[in-house]
Amino acid sequence: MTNKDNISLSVIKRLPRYYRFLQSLKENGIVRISSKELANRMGLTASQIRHDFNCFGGFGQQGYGYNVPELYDKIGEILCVDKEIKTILVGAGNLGKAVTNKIFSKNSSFKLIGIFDKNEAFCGNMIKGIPVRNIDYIENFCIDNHPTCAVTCIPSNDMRELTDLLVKLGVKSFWNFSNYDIAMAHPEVLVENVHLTDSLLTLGYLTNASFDEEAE
Amino acid sequence: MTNKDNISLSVIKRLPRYYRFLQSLKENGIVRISSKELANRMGLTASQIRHDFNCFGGFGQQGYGYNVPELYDKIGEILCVDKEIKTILVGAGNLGKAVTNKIFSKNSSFKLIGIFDKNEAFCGNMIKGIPVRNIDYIENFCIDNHPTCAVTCIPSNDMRELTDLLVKLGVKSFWNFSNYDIAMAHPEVLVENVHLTDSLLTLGYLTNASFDEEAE
DNA sequence: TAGATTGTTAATCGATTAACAATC
DNA sequence: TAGATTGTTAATCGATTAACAATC
Repeated sequence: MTNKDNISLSVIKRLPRYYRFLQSLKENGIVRISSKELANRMGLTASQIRHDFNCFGGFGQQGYGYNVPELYDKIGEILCVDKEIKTILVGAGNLGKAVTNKIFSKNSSFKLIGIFDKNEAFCGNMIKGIPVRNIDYIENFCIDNHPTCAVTCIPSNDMRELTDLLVKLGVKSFWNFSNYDIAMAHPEVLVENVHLTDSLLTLGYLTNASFDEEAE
Repeated sequence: MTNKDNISLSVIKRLPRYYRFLQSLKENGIVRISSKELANRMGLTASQIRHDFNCFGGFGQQGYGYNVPELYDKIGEILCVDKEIKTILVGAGNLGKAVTNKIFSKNSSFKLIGIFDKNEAFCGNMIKGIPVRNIDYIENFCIDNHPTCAVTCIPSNDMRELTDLLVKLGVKSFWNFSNYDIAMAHPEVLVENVHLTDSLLTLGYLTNASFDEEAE
């Protein structure tokens, strides 16, 4: 019996990686795997894997291990990969275009229904069969089409106005590539941040820290 | 007295956000801030902020708070924003181009010295004044120029061969946008991952989980 | 049955929060 | 001096790991 309430955020953050890993095992025709073997391959402990998998219902078989396709399907179900989430993209620059490919990739539950940009030069361009519209049309588009999710690939300066509008229009979740803190401004919506600036700063720290170690 | 060994990874992960936040305070002419005030603005606890800042040496003043420009500089120093890390980019598609902008942004300690792609159609193009070279030249380029860091924006399938080569050639850290697990293959190098696939899967879960809550 | 491996509880570890003495 | 706020220790909380009985 699956009980989502039992699944802590730290477990959820590991699910996508489990999912991808099981997918590749499945593609390679591997049907059975033990927590020990999976732990070796993924760089985790067997204990943690059993603990994690147990969150969403006993699934293994003592003395045998886990059935790969079954487990793969189960995690896919938890991740809701077969749902369809109506999604709009704001910002049709390089980042927006790159992100579009991800939205269209296999196992994405996101369905892109509109693309917007404030730069008139981009408007009319087609990306993956979807026209780039002027940002001025976004309000009416949302009223007509009710997107659930918005992907924001625009500068932080424009984010406040945009998110205030989109939240008012019923957008429930954001895949946010800007540094603007949507969750602080709108605690009622869901936000998954991709903070490239922070990621790069962290890497800078780590890279330099490794030099310091060498120097010692 | 700063002692990097004392700083745990969870604190380090918060440093970039502190850094950006202090930067905006500084730009707005704010000179002084208390842990309580900063906690309110950032959505953290005052206790955590004092604990964090104390990791790298007492810096506040009792009864006063923290000096913003001083603290900003201090964190910048820890993040080594003024060092120069010779960096190459592999993959000149939309993602590669988007990422280039980040590498060139203010406060980046990364200096881009070369761009490579296996797609001959891209080769010769200039991105931010740097020519895209054919991937075949990467080995000689590294032998001549000794990059410290590589940014990988290519499909996972090509990653194994590439990283084996780059590690052999002395690359010490990776900003990895593929799903390939560099750290498993090369535990001796530093890796900062940006796993867009996983981020999107997590968002799918969260978005759907919020529907389930509403339905209850 | 014997061997293997899970499910699950208890022990450990680490991170966050609370509290308050120190002190500006 | 009195008020404010840090620095720092102790308490709490949560996540990971270890252990082993259950059982395939």
